[in-house]
Amino acid sequence: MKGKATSFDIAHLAGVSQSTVSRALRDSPLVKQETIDKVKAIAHQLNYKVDKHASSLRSQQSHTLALLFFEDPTTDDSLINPFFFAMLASITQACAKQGYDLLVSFQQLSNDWHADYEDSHKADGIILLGYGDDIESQPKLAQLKQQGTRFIRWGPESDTGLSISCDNRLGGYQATSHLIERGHQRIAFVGNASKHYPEFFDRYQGYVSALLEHQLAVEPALQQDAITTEDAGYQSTKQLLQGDAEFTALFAASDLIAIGAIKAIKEAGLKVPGDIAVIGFDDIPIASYTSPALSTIRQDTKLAGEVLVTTLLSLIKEEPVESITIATNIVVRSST
Amino acid sequence: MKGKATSFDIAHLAGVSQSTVSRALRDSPLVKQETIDKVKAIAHQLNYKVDKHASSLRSQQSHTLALLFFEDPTTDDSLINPFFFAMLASITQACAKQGYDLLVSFQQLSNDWHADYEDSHKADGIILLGYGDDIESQPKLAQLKQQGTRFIRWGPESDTGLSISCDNRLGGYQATSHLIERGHQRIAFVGNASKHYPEFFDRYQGYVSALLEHQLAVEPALQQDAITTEDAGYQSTKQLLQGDAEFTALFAASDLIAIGAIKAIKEAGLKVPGDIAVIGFDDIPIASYTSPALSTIRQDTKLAGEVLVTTLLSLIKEEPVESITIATNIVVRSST
DNA sequence: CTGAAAGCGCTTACAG
DNA sequence: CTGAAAGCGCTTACAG
Repeated sequence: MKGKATSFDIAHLAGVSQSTVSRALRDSPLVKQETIDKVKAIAHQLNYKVDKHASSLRSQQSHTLALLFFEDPTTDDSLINPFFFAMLASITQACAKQGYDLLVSFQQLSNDWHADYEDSHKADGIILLGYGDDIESQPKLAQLKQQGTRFIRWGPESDTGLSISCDNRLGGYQATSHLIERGHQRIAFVGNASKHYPEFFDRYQGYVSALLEHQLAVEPALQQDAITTEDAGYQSTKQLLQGDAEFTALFAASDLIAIGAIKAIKEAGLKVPGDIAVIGFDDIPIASYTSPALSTIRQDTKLAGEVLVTTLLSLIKEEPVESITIATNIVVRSST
Repeated sequence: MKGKATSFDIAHLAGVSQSTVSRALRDSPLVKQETIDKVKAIAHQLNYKVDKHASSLRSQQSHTLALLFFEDPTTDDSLINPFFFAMLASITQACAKQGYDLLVSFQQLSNDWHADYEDSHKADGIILLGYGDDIESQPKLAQLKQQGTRFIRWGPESDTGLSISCDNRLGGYQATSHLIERGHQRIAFVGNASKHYPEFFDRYQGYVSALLEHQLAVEPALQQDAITTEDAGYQSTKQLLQGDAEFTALFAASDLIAIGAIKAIKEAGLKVPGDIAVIGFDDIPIASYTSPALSTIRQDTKLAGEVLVTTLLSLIKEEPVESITIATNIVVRSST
């Protein structure tokens, strides 16, 4: 036998038809157990594997999922938010568990970033991951949906399509409540708080609700926009520090922002948490190594990856599905 | 037009045969430029994409590469060395640049971890990434090679197959020389120094050569085994600290080990770098956030990913290829 | 420069 | 329970 074995080779050796081999390999109830056993034994012996391209072409489904990262084109493309690596690992594992392959792309959203995938039948569905301007990506999502692509997004629920998200509002509430419990009354919020960045906006909402619950005023001067980079956190905090509004604690909308904030605070000759307590969001690996170690809100990436994959699979099978929100937990370390 | 457009739809609209469409789409010199333009215009208009499964099945090549992580089964599977994420990002980008897709798998090496890939025609070649016991993985690699699978490995050159690696020996030499220049004479090495972990062993060789070059003795008591985890670094350093051999500097075979080492040193009531200077290897993102910020040896992951992909592609095209070694650079921060 | 035809290796009605 | 046959959507000799 030269080259890869085919189902015909097995059929020949097993003394059955190729159709029967195909059925036996997939445990069809139509085939006698005895035949199944015989076929499988020979297949194993020949180190035979079903040719995915042939079966995908014929059955019109590929048993692979695509993972697309979309980020603001402005961010340095060599720097991916570490948070997404945790998601990637968990998504990969969840795919493997379901017998699906995972195609990964970090490409930034080009004009037909979507087209390259499902359209070309490479994947049965798409998982979308990324922090980016939500308002800008909506039209693309709408287009995806309109052309019948199965996809699921990590992020807050929106009009377009299915999404899985952590409970950002709860997280924001937990972070802020923790700060209030520590005796802080003037708490700054660093991160975009607009519909452009709904995840941050939800975290901000949680911040506001915790403040109000404790009869504390929400001061616009204590909120400063920042996208999720260390540098943005650094710049924004510097501005906050130079402003008139005083504060003894700072809630950063992401760990990366928090790290930049701590840098700015230290540069101003202040101590964390002595002068200003800082809490982040995400619990990226770096968080436990910063000095001081960063208190933060943990998102359950392990669960998130699983839910993302299983829900997308349900969508593909046309089972009923719904957007899901996953609870967050606070991780208290030394920065608060 | 319902469903996805096929090359026949285009042929019909363009008034040419389907064969011509297929050729035109791939810029065949056999086709008149005018025809090419017309065909492409219609294809674009229909949002047509070549069906990858059909073309792969026919041409017997998939234009996708597979990335396999193999790690010691003993390590916690949720924790992947951050260093590999940088590699992953760069490999993904390099693949995209070459027009190849990337299939990712974190699965641990099962009995037929290899078979699932190339055998099933899903990928044209495999990139192997991971720290694991080298002696144990050799037989599997040999099997891969024997069955004609195209693959490339990140790691020191070995008998089995092609590999790309950073110059571990040079890195070890740079790290140790740096410590010596800082006035240290008694330098510990934490990391496995055996053929089981050839990357570490090479770093150790570099350490030895720097020592010898400066007429310093190589003391076995100053070397302590550790695999590449924070915990291993912590435990090994603790043992070293409790031993009789004194040292004022420590070269950790990886950043993760270095972080564990710093923890152990601090716990012993000693200062870094005051009492013991520490240098790591890898330059993972965390390295610049530890306290003190970690001096380390940087591996050029950007270049590594590109070389890995382009060399594998050359191998697939049966062009002449050879294993390549990439130079390392020292990054001096506050821990030395 | 273009077209008609074969065939990649499967899955799945259809017929028995 | 099994087999003969069609066909998924391409690429590529072969013929002109």
